[in-house]
Amino acid sequence: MSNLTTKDKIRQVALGLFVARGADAVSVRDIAEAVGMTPANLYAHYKGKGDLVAGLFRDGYTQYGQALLDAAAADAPFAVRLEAMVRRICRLHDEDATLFRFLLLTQHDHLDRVPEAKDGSNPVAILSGAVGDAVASGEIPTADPGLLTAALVGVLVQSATFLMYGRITRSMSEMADEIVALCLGIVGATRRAATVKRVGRR
Amino acid sequence: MSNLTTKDKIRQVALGLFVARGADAVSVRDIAEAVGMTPANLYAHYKGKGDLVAGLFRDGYTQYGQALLDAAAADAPFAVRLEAMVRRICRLHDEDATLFRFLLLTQHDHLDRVPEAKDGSNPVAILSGAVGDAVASGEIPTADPGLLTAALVGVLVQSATFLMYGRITRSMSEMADEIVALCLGIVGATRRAATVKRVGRR
DNA sequence: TGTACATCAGTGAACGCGCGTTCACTGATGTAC
DNA sequence: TGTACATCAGTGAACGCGCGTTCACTGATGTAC
Repeated sequence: MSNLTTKDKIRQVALGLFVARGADAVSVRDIAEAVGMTPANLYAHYKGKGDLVAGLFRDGYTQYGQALLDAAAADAPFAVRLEAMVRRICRLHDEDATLFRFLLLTQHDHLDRVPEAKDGSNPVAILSGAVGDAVASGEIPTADPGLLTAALVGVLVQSATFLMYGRITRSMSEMADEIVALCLGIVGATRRAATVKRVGRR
Repeated sequence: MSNLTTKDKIRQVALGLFVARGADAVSVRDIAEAVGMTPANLYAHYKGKGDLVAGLFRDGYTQYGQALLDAAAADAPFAVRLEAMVRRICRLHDEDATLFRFLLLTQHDHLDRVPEAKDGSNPVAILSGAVGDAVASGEIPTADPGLLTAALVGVLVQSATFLMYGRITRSMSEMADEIVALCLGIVGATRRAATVKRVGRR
């Protein structure tokens, strides 16, 4: 016996189809058939396909944003906060890889049109904020915090992408130690570069 | 006077539309209108919309693959080969940012279905090969070459993505020095991690 | 217990629309004699 | 120079199709008296 509501079942089934075939290539009829109902009945639960997709993205994105806020809340050195965030993302990924992949695959259809809650629940903005804090406090002397943030996001996102395509076989959690080390290597590289620059200027 | 063939003009206009609105959201009528011709006439130049999109992706991907092959050809230390590849990609990006973005946005629609020429002209596979060489020669002691490759690709791709969304404002070429430094920091981190592991095991 | 009514997930058929694509045709340009 | 023909980019109208969505209806379940 399942204690999922019909609405949740639709969400779950739709998410799987969207990841497997791309949201645009999945029709309302496809979703209904996979759930085991009539297309018309989907509209008793969702306003339409657009609402379903947008809701999945918004909720997933918010979930990651909240998780990062929790993980990074501590008033600790940047390296500690970063490690907590990285490990949290690895865990979240493994708990629901389909959701992560959905966010990955459809991000570009939604990032343009996320006016509200842009920072409050945007995981990238939250990581960016943590980097900004570290720069402001002098902990990290970086010329370009945006680039550093991009590099950190890139390591995480691309690891998950490689996993998705089978170029990597271990789970994100199994690789967490190494991913943390890579991220710290990145932070160290910007620190070294900044030092070289300052010395060079004398 | 333009010396572009009609076919090239279609390619160029279509590429711009695909990046601006997403390939699925651009119709054959949209492309024809933007080019200044009739939808029907597009079929005198391309077999169909699918062919146009697939051709743009294939050619772009091959171009990047070839460029990486050129850049990494030298029988040099890994750090030198890596730097050459990174700089080459930064330059290519800036020469035609629209093409890069198209490859970025549509990769997931095509990567599943690229059976032929999978390695010959696949930029990721080529970088992966260079990493593999360095590991094989003992230059880099890494437990997981795939993860290292992912991290390097991630830094490049995510930098371009941030630039695309305005989170970064300098061009890839302007950031090339720093991006190279970040990549070398990643390589160094895997080396350090491997060393720690080896020492720890004693 | 039996009857009347409300609720609500789910159905079946149909809708208009925009899509990719086809095809007979046009009209300008170049070439042969 | 004039005529006949080939070439070919481009046109205009139409096609079938699958899409998202609507709507009147059904049938099972719960509730009140």
